[in-house]
Amino acid sequence: MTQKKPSRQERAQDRGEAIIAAALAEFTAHGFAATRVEDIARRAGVAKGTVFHHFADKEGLFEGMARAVLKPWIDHIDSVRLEPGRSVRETVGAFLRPLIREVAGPRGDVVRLFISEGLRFPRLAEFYYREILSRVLDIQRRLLAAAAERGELAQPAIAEFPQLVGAPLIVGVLWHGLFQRIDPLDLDALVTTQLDCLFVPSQRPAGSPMSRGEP
Amino acid sequence: MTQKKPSRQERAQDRGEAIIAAALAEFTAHGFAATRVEDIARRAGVAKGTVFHHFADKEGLFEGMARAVLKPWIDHIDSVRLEPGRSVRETVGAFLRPLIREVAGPRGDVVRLFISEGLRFPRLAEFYYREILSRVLDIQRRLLAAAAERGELAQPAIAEFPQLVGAPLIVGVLWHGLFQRIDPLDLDALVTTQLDCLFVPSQRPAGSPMSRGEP
Amino acid sequence: MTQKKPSRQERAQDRGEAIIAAALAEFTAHGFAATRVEDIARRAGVAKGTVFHHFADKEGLFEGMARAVLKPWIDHIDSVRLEPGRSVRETVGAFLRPLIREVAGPRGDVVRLFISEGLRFPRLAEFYYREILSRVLDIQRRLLAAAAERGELAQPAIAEFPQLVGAPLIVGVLWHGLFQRIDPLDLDALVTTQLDCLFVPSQRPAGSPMSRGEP
Amino acid sequence: MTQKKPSRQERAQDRGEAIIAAALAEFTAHGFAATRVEDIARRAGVAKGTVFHHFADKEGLFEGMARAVLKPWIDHIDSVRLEPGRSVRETVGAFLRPLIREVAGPRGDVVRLFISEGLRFPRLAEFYYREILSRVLDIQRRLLAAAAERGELAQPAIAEFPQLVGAPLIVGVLWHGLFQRIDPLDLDALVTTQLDCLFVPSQRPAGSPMSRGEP
DNA sequence: AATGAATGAGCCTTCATTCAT
DNA sequence: TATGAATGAAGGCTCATTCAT
Repeated sequence: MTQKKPSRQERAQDRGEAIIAAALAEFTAHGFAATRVEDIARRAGVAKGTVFHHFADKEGLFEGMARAVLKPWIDHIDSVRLEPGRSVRETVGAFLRPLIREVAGPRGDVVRLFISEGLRFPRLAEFYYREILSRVLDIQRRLLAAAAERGELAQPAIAEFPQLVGAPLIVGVLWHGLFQRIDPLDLDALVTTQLDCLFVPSQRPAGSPMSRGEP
Repeated sequence: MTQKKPSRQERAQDRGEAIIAAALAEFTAHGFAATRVEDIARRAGVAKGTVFHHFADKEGLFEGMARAVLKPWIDHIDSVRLEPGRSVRETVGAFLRPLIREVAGPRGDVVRLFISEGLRFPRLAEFYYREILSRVLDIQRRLLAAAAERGELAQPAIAEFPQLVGAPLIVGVLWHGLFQRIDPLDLDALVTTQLDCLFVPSQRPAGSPMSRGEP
Repeated sequence: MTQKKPSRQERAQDRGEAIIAAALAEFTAHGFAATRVEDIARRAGVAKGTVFHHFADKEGLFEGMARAVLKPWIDHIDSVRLEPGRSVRETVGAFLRPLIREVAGPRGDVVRLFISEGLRFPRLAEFYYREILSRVLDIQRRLLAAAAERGELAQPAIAEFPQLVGAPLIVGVLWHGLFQRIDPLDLDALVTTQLDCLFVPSQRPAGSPMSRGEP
Repeated sequence: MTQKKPSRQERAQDRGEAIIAAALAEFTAHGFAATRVEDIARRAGVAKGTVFHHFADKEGLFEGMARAVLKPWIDHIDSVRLEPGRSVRETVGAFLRPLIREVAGPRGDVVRLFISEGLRFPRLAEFYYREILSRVLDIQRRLLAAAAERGELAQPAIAEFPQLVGAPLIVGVLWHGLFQRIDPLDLDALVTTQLDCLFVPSQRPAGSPMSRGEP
């Protein structure tokens, strides 16, 4: 098996990725202010100066890291489709379930990091809204509109507040970060319960395939 | 009218309060890490050293401030009662409404501060849970149990998740801090919609004796 | 002999002066860019942080030092008077002589420092012009006007160029800094020769005491 | 028309010249300390490492640049001749006039740079003295000796101080760099006035062609 | 010879905390 | 108790120089 020797450029890109990975770990562990660039460098196995070779400054590094982390999430978001024969409830559930799993694990730290630093740095909040939230809300709004049309909504007003769909996820992520050790919370059940409140079984004409997806 | 000359102890207490007020303002404005003790001292009208006479260190000052801020909230929480002739839905609404108003204003900053710093300092989170959250959850749990008994719950499982009652409030507070400028959100309507989903009009037969549930 | 114990404020002022003295020494020795604040602190016998307690930053320290150094010069300048019975030539000579002596010694370093940093920092040049040069030029202009009136000027145009009076001093200071080791220059004689070229013995009515001041 | 492909050596020389030109621009703009090698490289259109292939280090680059810049000046200096039928005054004037023009323009920056950095780096001052100043002074001395012989000198002592000839030029260059914006100075008139003070119309026997000062 | 990524010593500046008055 | 000058460890960032490609 031939392993091509990596070119200088490739090595540079690898370093950049190593720095981002290290930054992710350090920033989530200590927050922006308390994270030392030197620790990031050490963890990435590079010299301090190398970090500034790849990113203009500490803030730029944070942004670069955020961008890299958010990338796969955007892909996930864009993959949502309301497929025929599937209730809105099922579709939303299918969208949320992987997020729940991610967010209950180490990725929860990232979300909490974005929340807590976003509160301090408006630019980050704007970036987060533009790249992630606006997309999610658009999709949820469309799904809720479809649900309203099909009579799946428990309350008509829900269609105005797509935030209610994600609310238990957000609360759950915060809870995990703040109180999980003291008073554990079943994130999955929390979300499911919320969905049970928002949606009612669709009143389709008999003969249509009833979705059995969600328990 | 004679103004009693304040005793040494009284003056000391006044200073303590001034420091706490200043700390509240500065911490909410900049967060724990970015707040300088000197700025707090200046705002309080005392010397930097004086701050350290009243509090062991910066963290102790933060805790002292948190304690003082949370005090009136505890009183509000302890005042909740399920009064006869009042639905659970109404009671919960009456509890949440003043919070919504507070939280949409400058007090929202404090909540966001506590969330943001609680994620970083477990002791603060524990303190917050012990003093505030556990009480709120207890009360909500009791109310939800009563609601379940009366058939006011849209889903039985809701009784297990009192967090769902506060969820829109939390989400709303974060939204105000992060995205309100970009995409305003009606906090009041958000909460109301959530309550509409959690509760259904009680199905008691007319004239039936109203439950006395809460002591 | 009772030596009053210095108050805290007095000690602080002493430190400020020590820092300025140290800054003068270090800046003249290495220039602004190559001088380390830490070295200034060490030389002044204070901690590094103390320097920033007295001055906002390195540049502010430089300015403070410049201000302190220039103070006595201003006093010297303001003391110039064209006394009766004294030729302009003598008056100018009396003004320049102490400067020559200062400038040939360690004070020359300061002048060279101001020239070389002034070229880089316009604000310093402006400060220098406002505080020192404009005063000197005013006085020289007035003296040259008097000289013109008395027929002491070798050329009428000289009255337009008070800079010519100081020119040999400036050139001499630079020469001392640049080439004195290689090719020594007699600063005193240089200035005297220039004055001999600018002024002619005054054509006062016979009988008036002719000043022979300058050799 | 065929463009000969430049040999490796020629390309190397071109690069060296480009680097020197870039170094001149950057050094005069920011001074030695504040100039970044990277900026020089970028301006020269080469990589940072290339600069260090052509010059040992930053200081070597400065010296190389100085050498290149001074070359044409040396030629100008060596061209001075006291031609028959021309007064010393005229000859000196003819020598200074192009310098005045150069020095009032962008070349003034170079002179100021050499002064400013020469004060900091003795080797540069020595180099400057050896290559330029000693030649100029030799020539001036010879001219002044001739002037003395012809009775053109206003004062005999002037012959000892050739520095007085260039003094107004130096002062003027500094003035342009330091105060020209605040208080403009006519460099040409300044030099002319000084020459008027140093020289008197030659006392040649009648019939000899009288020089009429400046053409 | 040219490149430019990587290095790491160095420096300015901040700020919580101490302590003599 | 109050003061605020002093401290000094810590950390972000710069940039001349090196060296593998």
